[in-house]
Amino acid sequence: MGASSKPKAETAPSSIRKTVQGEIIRTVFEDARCPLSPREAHVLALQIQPRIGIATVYRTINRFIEEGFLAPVDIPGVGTHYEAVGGQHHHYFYCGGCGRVYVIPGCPGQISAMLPAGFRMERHDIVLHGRCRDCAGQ
Amino acid sequence: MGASSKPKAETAPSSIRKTVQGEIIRTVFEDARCPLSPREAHVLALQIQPRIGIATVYRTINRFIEEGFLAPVDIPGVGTHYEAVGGQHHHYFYCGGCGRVYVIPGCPGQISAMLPAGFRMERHDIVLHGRCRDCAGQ
DNA sequence: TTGTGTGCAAATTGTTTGCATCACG
DNA sequence: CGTGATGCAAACAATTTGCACACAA
Repeated sequence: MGASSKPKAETAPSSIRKTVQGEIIRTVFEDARCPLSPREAHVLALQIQPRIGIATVYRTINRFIEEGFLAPVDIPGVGTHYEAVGGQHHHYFYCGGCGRVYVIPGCPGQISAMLPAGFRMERHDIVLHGRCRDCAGQ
Repeated sequence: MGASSKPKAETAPSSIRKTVQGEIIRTVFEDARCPLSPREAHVLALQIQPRIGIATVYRTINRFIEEGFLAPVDIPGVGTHYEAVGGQHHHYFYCGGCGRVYVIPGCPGQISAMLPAGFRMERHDIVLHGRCRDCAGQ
């Protein structure tokens, strides 16, 4: 939220440092093929460096978001996930069978046609729910 | 999740009773023009009956969902909201200015065209973000 | 050396649950 | 009356924050 209205002083750092933990977490998201939850990212980071705390993961994720490296992905019913920004425009498919989140490239047109008069759209999220190829059979 | 694998015994009630609190909460959602968060529903219910606890609101909402009266609406970045089922197919618009959730009737076609081969879609959610008519000017 | 980032634990916030009690049917 | 529903508080889970210390620059 805004940083200028809170009396909290919010001492914004004047420079960002490169740290071992930060780079590990960055790598975890870069290597991930799908959006990760903070917990998943933490587990993966722990496999590389067994001392990273969950608080560091959260703080680093938030820093990465401000930095523009990560973007939040909210899947209804599941906690917030995060993914590295960079690919082309895409959406998500959540499999109710295995719980995995798939990235779906592309986008249906006509989205802005839904917009009521006078409204301004800055962004849109589409999440499909169902069964992925592996889970569809059952 | 499945109800048969847990050793919890989950004593499912064999009948559902009509109570004062339940009817108040039902009315709150019926009268609402937009999806409500549990907290919002609680505040509205308290205006009618000042003794309703937040736990009752949650329990009642979950009962209504199983009953098919309510459906969850997840708006990225905001907590889960709930709305009365019944209208025609629609989606949502979240205003970053005033925080209100608007219902948008209609739906862009071509959604299923995004689906990868072998995947089965059971449902889709679309959330638009931006500024509503009231907030667009600023 | 300076000040940012980390670890750990406590604090918050949102949601669920245990238990004694209430009240619908 | 018997069982489902309620209130309150404690329990949980997810995320943030305070503080002392470690370590980039």
